[in-house]
Amino acid sequence: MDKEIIDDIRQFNRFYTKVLGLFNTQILDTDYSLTEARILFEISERTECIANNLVQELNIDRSYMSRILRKLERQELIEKKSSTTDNRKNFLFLTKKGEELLDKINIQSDEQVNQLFNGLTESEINEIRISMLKIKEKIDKNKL
Amino acid sequence: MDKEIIDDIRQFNRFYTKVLGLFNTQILDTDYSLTEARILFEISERTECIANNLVQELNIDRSYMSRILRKLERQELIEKKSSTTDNRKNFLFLTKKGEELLDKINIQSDEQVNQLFNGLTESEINEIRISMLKIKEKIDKNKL
DNA sequence: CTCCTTTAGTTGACTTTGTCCACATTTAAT
DNA sequence: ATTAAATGTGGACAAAGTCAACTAAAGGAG
Repeated sequence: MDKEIIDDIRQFNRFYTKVLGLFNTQILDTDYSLTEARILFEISERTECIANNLVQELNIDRSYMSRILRKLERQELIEKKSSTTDNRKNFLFLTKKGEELLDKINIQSDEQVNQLFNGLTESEINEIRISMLKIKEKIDKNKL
Repeated sequence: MDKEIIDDIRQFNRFYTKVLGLFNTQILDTDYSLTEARILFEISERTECIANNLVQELNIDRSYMSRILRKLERQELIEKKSSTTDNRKNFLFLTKKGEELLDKINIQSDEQVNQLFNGLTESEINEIRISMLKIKEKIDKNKL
């Protein structure tokens, strides 16, 4: 693989680290961390979500996840319901309050994306989108 | 801006967070954090690099940066030389040892990129590269 | 020059985040 | 039946990051 291409890719990685960093610092406006937001999001997206799914998807230590979930439970953002078929598992659900918070975070996240791209034309935005889909498709196909 | 496009972009952001996360956990193989690696990298790329440049580029708190740099200095990876024209500034340089470490990290990082893309054809890799350049170009043009 | 502001960096005290290891349970596998 | 693997918890700790107060130098504006 060509050195020049590797450099371009690494440059993109540095660049996109910064972009994501900007998004993440703004999430803190809600008193919740990006990780907590991601967890709420994943729980809402999945059916029969268990802690271990989140551990794998988000690459977080099991014990740490356990504590985060306990915190979210104490804050009444999520509920645990133990599986009837496997007593090791707790299925995770958003409470009403959790859903409301996630809605708020989603609106804010959409707004962030809007702001990053405002100033670009429809067609430029679409070029970016196509490029993102392309990158994801190729890497997904290959790994992960 | 279309809801569907925003969702695609946010999906890419989640996806690429994971990709970057994979890279970053592997950096830890060298006993140095990603942040430390980035700092060495930036110092090597810049002429007359000062702490504040790094604070801005990497979005790190001034006090924290001060401590990181002191640590790198104690480990003899960098040196500070105070500016002759402005006594507030310390120019940062890699020591021989710092350069050697950065070389090692660069080799390892190149290898990581290689591994992520191995299995894809030349032309697929180039499509990814083109897509990355496109994204960076458009966002750079617009912001940052 | 003097007063005020800005820039650069440091220090102390602190919180948040993340890691490691041992452990208890429950299920799956041989 | 015994062993191994999966799920989750808790303690103890280390790393990462934050906040406010501070020093010191430089850059003005009058």
